[in-house]
Amino acid sequence: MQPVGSPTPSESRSDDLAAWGSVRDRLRERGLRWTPQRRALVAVLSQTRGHVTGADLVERCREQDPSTIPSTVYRTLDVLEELGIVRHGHGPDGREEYHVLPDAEHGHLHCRGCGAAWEITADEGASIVATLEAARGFAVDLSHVTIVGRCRACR
Amino acid sequence: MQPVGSPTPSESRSDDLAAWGSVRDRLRERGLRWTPQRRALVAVLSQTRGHVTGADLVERCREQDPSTIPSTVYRTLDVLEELGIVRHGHGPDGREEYHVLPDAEHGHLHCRGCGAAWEITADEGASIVATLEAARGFAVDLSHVTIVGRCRACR
DNA sequence: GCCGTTATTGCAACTCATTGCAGCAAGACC
DNA sequence: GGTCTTGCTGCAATGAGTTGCAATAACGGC
Ligand SMILES: [Mn+2]
Ligand SMILES: [Mn+2]
Ligand SMILES: [Zn+2]
Ligand SMILES: [Zn+2]
Repeated sequence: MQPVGSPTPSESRSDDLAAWGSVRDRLRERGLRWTPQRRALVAVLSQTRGHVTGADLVERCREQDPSTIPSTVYRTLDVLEELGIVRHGHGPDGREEYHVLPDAEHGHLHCRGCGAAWEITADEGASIVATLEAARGFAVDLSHVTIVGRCRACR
Repeated sequence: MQPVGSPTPSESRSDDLAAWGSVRDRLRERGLRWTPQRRALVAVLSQTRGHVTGADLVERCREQDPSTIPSTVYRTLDVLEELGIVRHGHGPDGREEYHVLPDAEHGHLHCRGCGAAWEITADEGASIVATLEAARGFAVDLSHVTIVGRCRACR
C-alpha cells in the first residue's frame, strides 16, 4: 500500500543484473540487433527502478550522449516491451509511463486532488480482472490500467 | 453490451436541446462569457452523440469556420467539462476522448487485437469502484477509466 | 577481414495538446 | 450608445510522441 515514488536509481540485485545481461541475447535470438543506441538505453534502464516517463528516459539518455534521438529511444522501448522487459501505462494526462522490471504486475491509481499515485496490486486488480473476464471474456492488461479519482485525504 | 460506435451525428432529443440551450446561461451565471467561438463549439457538440476525440472536434469546428484556433477549442472543452456538459477519458494511446451528453456514467474497454471498444457500464464498473472505495477510501472517476486488453474473439 | 542482407538509425515532417502573454471584446453599469 | 473591467482569444513557442524514408551499420557467412 505504498505510494509510488519517483524513479529511484538503485543498485541492481543479482537477478536484475541477469535480466539486463540477457537483453543482448534475447534480441539476437529474434534476429534483432545490439546497437550502441540500444546499449545506451539499456544502461540507463538498468540504473532505474520503478516508474519513468518516456520523456524522462530520453532525457537521461541525452545526459549520457547528447546526440541521442528521441524516436530511436521510443522505438527501442517498443522493442523492449515486446520482450517483456518494460511495460508501459499512461498517466492521468495520457502521457506514457514505463514500469522497469516490475516485481509484479500492477496498475496505477492517481489522485486528482493531491497528485499522489499508488500501485494497484495484482490482488486488488484481481477483482477488476475477474469481473471483465466473467462478464465478457475480456483479458485485462492490468499494467496498462490507470485509474483516476480522489484519495481519502482529498475528499 | 453494445460496441461503442464512431461518433454519430443525430437529431437531438428534447432534453438534449434543453441541455444545450442552457449552456449560455450556465456560463453567465458563473461570470463566464458566451463568445462566438464557444457558440460554434456548442453547435458542433449538439450535433454529436457519443464519443469524439478532441482533435475531431477541432476539425469539425474548422469545417464550419476555418479560422478556428485549436487552443481555444481545447480551453472551451475544459470549461464545458467543469460545467459537467462533457467528460473526457483517454484512448489506449493516451489521446483525449470526449463523451458528449452521456446517458450514464461509464468507462471504456479497448481490445488491442481488433481495436473494438465497449462501454463499461456503471453496473460493471461498480465492482471496480467498490473495491477501491473499500480498500482505500478512493473515489474512482469511472468516466475517465479506460481498460485495455483482448476481447473474447481475439484471444 | 570482406561482403551482402536487412534491421536500425537519423532526420524531417507531422499530430495532438498545453501554455504565456498581449490585445480584444463580452457584458454589466450608467 | 459609451465606458470599464476582466474573461477570452489569437498567436507563437513548446512538449510529447509517431511515422516515412533514405542512408547506415550489425552481424552471419565466406
Ligand atoms: Mn485525463
Ligand atoms: Mn498505451
Ligand atoms: Zn489526494
Ligand atoms: Zn478484439
